[in-house]
Amino acid sequence: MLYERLLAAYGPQQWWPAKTPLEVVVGAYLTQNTAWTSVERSLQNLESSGILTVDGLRKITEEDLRTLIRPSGYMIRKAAAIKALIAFLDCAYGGSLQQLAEESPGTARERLLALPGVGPETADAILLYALGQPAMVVDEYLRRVVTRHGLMPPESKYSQIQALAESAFNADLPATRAQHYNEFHAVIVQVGKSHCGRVAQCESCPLAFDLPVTPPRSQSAA
DNA sequence: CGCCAGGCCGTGT
DNA sequence: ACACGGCATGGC
Repeated sequence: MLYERLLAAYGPQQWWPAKTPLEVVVGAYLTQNTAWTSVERSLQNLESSGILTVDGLRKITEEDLRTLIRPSGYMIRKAAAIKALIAFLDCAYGGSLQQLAEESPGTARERLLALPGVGPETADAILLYALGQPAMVVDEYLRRVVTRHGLMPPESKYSQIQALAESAFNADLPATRAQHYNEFHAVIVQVGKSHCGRVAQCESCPLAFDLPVTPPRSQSAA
């Protein structure tokens, strides 16, 4: 299957470029419809100002937060959303992402989705990459891979594509699923970014994503 | 200069 | 329920 080939070809990425779970979460907010290079700038601003902590984000004014995240766009919405998250953590989890991670995956997802600025992809990215829970992340890249190969109709919804992607890992032990979801999404993003340089240009490329750039080896455990 | 980026939300049908 | 436009900024 395509999934196994991609995983075998690109290998483990041990992905999401961040040092701390909180940095993952902030990056997940900032990267919404935004180029990652722009997100890096905002994260750098936050780090330089010592704001990349729960306490830092708690104490900074929303206005100042907007200025720091300006490079990644939507600064008014995103600053408000990040502030709302911190307030939520303070209110329900003692300001600790770790305590949120102790909730069952379903409960944590439901709580995250109730927050402003958190939709299904952001929620699943937080669950998977910050909280270590097995949530399949469906982004624009995966949607295009799936629909372009005719695996699902173009009008498929998030949950449909997510179910299909998860089904590729049904044979996994539950304890290993988070790790495989992690690598799978990482690979999808790598392919999406590297193939044809820009994703949009792949629309006219029938072979887009058909073949791994690196020759596939033997089937992986996934 | 115009299009795009690892979405989400409010509004109108 | 679902399509559709707006949101902000920087890169190419």
